[in-house]
Amino acid sequence: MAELSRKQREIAHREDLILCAAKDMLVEHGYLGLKMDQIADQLEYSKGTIYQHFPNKEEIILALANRALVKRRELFAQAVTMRKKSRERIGAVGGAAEVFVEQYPHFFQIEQILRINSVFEKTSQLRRQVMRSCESKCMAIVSGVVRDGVAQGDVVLPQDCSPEDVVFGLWSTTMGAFGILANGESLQELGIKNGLSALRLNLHMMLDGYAWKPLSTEYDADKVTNSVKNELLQFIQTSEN
Amino acid sequence: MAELSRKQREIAHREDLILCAAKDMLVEHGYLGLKMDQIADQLEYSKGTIYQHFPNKEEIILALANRALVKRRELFAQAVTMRKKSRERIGAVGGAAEVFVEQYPHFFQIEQILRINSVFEKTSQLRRQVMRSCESKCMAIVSGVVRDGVAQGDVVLPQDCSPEDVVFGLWSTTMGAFGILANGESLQELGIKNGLSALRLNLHMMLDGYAWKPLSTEYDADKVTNSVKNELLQFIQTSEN
DNA sequence: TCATTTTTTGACGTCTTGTCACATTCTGCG
DNA sequence: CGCAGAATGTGACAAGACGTCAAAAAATGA
Repeated sequence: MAELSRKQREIAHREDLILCAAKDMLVEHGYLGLKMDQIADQLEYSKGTIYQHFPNKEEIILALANRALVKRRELFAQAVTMRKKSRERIGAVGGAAEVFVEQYPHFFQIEQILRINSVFEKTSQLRRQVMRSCESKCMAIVSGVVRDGVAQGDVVLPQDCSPEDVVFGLWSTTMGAFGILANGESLQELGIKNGLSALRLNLHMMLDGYAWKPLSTEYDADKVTNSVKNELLQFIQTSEN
Repeated sequence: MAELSRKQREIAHREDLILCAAKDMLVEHGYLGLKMDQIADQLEYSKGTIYQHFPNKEEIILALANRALVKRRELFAQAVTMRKKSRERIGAVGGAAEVFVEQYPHFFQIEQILRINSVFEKTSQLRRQVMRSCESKCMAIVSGVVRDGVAQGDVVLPQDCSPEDVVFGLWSTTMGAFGILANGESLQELGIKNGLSALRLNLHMMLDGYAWKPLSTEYDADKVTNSVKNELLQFIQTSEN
């Protein structure tokens, strides 16, 4: 029994090793540079063993993404509990997103790969489910804050605009910004000094456009976001135990 | 001489055929489903002939993207000439972007593929140059409108915010939205009925956040955008001749 | 008509994925 | 302790795709 569990722990641990090796390879050499043989070589296992853990390359990539997505869900869930006012809470989610990219700087690169339909199609229903569930949970968390803001009278949504439409705006701005930033190409030469702070500003402008009180000019949004980020970093360390 | 030019016209025309076939395959079966052998089969040429036009698969994909990007540049350039007030002009760019996605509905799918670094790395400097030039031209067009808006006193940018930062906001929101929409997955079930109109609204909210006058509540932005779109469609037909 | 240049061809070498029959190791029992 | 049967690991192999290149075919032009 103890013997069995040792073996099984070894197997479980190997899954981590595979994901680590794959992550490095993916970050270093990209989608086409991630080779199953190479993972096997590096871990000194045969290819067949790797295939016992993951039925294909794409599944490894999705597993990597999911590991990050679970963390993001936790960060979002924590973030919205950390302030009272709805505008500060929605800002806290922005802070959580920033912490997330700092902790998982390669996530967007991985997500881009999964956005390719022919890649995503090769993954299993099970892992897709995990991904969807993380995403819709995040959506629910944020749209919940929007609903609260509306309920508390801090923001009034225009005609035909659902809370989810607002989240869609924040989400797409963030995704798009990181998509552009992930390319790493010459943003400076396009006139953008600091993509992250530009993103932060643009998100606040959007919220100001919705007239979500207090406006970013009426309180020190940066200060709040930064302290939320610090609290979240502590939360991460605490929950790691 | 006439003989020579006939042959050369045939060769030039074949490039179009290759791109058409490739586009269909790409749209239908995705990146992994685009096969050089299959293109050759379909056009009833040998593979070697295809390789005389394009040194690799990725180059075909970039060529497809560039064909669309050139059109987008033209649409943007035209759009900003069609109105006087700066806020309407920036809205016209939004209309141009809408026309663009309606004319090239698969562009974002193709762009996603090129965002994968290991794919983009296989393309030639020459075609990359074309892409960059289209992109920076579009950026210049839009940031020019922002500059005009500032010059005319219609908008005042916050401290440390360049016109390019504003464009970055609009651009990332648009890119992100289409990136999410391109997945085609269950947006309705997330609570978003109409992605396009949500995008339009969110862009206006961002501009309103910058207090770019007239605010979207102060004029009929939808009406302007729609008439700009109609004018642009006419422009396309005219310039096709 | 024929020599020369241009274009086309498809068999071939290479690379990578994913499989599977066989080898090895583990486990629990007599 | 030893062994049968289950669990796990292995790497040769088949399949399929990319990109090459020497040779074949077509075009050119004198």
